[in-house]
Amino acid sequence: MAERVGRWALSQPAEQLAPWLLGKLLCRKSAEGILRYRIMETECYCGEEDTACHASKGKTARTKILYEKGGTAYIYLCYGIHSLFNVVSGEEGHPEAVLVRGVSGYNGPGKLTRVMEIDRSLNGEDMVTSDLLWIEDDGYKPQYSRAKRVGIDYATEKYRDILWRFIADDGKYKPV
DNA sequence: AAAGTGATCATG
DNA sequence: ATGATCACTTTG
Repeated sequence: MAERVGRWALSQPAEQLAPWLLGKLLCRKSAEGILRYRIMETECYCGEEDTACHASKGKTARTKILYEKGGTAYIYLCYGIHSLFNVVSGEEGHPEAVLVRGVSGYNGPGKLTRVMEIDRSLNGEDMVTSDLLWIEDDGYKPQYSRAKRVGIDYATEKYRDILWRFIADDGKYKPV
């Protein structure tokens, strides 16, 4: 039986939470009913010192959500088209987040938000208490491999090459 | 290989 | 007010 994931788990450091989230169920209440998809790929973004993290340039109107407590949803529009979904993690005041990059059946951070009807209206949602968006744990723990993060060429070398992407081995995506 | 698309943020 | 820059997807 699946249980909702609570504050304690979602307040882990992002580097720890990203692999931990693999295999968990991302749940979304929609007009048609409750959608559940298993998380298969994640990336972590860790603080202002991580030059790939949106918070690396400090707190702004957009990035202030990253400073919220663990379990807050951070959703923003990328390339004018795609909503990207992140789980804020770590302690309140420290900007860390885990980007959900793929779920069962859908690899690609923009695709999963489209099928799950996740958009910026859910930005700032607290996934510990929300009845629209939350995470469940049914005990499934896949093996996973690590890779470099995608699409962050603007980051400094140290953070470009770090293995902060986590891919469940039974996901469809094959790392290079 | 490259366009499509619009919020965001630094600049003026 | 303007313009460069994107944590992407799809099409050819």
